[in-house]
Amino acid sequence: MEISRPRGTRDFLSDEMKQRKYVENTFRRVFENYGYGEIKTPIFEDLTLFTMKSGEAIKEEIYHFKDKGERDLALRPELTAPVSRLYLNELQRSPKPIKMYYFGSCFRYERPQAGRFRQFWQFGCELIGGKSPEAEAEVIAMAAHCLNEIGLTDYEFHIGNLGIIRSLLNDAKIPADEQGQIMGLVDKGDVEELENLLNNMDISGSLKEILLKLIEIKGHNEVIGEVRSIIKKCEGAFKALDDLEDLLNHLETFGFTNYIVNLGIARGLDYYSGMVFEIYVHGLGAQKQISGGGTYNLIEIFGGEPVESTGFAFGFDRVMEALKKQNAEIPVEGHVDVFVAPLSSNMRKDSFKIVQDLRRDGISADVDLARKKVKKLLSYADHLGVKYAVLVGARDIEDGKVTLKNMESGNQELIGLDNLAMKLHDELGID
RNA sequence: GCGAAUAUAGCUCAACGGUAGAGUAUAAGAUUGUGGUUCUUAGAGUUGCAGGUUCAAAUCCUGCUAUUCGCCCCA
Repeated sequence: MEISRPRGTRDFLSDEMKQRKYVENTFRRVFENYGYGEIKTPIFEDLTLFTMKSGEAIKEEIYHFKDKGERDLALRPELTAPVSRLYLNELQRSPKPIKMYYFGSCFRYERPQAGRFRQFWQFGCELIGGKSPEAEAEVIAMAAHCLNEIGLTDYEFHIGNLGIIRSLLNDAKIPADEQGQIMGLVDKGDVEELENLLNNMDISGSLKEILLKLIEIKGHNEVIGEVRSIIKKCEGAFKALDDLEDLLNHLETFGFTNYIVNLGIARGLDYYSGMVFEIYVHGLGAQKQISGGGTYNLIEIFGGEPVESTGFAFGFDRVMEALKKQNAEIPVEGHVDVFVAPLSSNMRKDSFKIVQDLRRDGISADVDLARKKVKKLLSYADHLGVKYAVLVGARDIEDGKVTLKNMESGNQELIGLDNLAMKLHDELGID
């Protein structure tokens, strides 16, 4: 019986892994250039970690199980909660701000479709204890920097601030559960349903009007003035708007201005407190969001002292999809640079010695292991995409020489074994 | 969790009720130690799985599984 992959999972072959590695390494470089240090947390955690954050209902879409010690555990569905736990366990007394980044797979029991899998990868970061518009600006600039570095250009970067609408609702003494319903529809962008909902609630006509106007607003920093004129004497909302304006001004300084202010971003989750952002790439179907994040106060939920944090994550698989959609050039190198080919069967042992010498000299090299004929060997070397073939023949080896063949030009020369490694170092540009 | 489409060789697809084929990839060969082109040959499929209708099923029907597209949710 043939055993197949579990639903919603994927196998990655080496060509695809090369592309993923390239993007992964690029992101790593950028994050580290911004002063972030990599952390790793367990693949599974106490189930409570996630239910505390997202409510009991989250169990529906989590892989969770009891271990042999009757502990309730869960495969992590995201990484913000584990990182917050790590902070509480290890880093509460460290100097702030703390900059951490992570890359790892997460698991959700959901129905798979394009861009949505049961095992997927997130690349993200948390900046803990540095709440300020400039901290937020730096995080946003870094996210954009990452996309820039991998050559992804066709995206929309939406920035909002939950404080504005939340303050308005709080001032009007709207109960928490009703606020949740409202924010849910705001996030969905379902204006019609939202209007229905507001009509059924005990909400003044003017507030209703303000809300409906606010969520429609999209644009660059010029919309700040527009928003200010709409909000009527709500101190909290003005404060949040000032923060947003401050953030946008800082973004200019950090060199990123390709954003869209969008107050319709709600990000569903309650713990987001201020700035929120989402990045979309069109043409990816329903799963067009490649990244999301914002400023939150999650640590308090887990019982720590209040610390404002800002974080975001890239949906790594969706970033890869977006790159493919955009036909972005992903630099991919061949497996090896050199192939060592014995020209007759009694030259095999010499070939093995030669290939090992090359490898010890730091040259990536492969050798015939399938006892193929010379023609097939060169054909195979061609398939590997090597730059050079070393042809080991009995006549040459007597003089301590081999033939070095440039696979691209077809030129070949006789070269002493003593000089082979040095010559290849020069030709391949290896230090 | 709900609705819809699809499932044939490693890959891309054909056959549309009457013996499963092509392209491509793979392997071997075209006389001694030379590739990317060409030619010859070969292997490769219980047609996703399990039932049903029929003299006869890849083809029609049902269920299951998987993938894809929406809804939902998110990354």
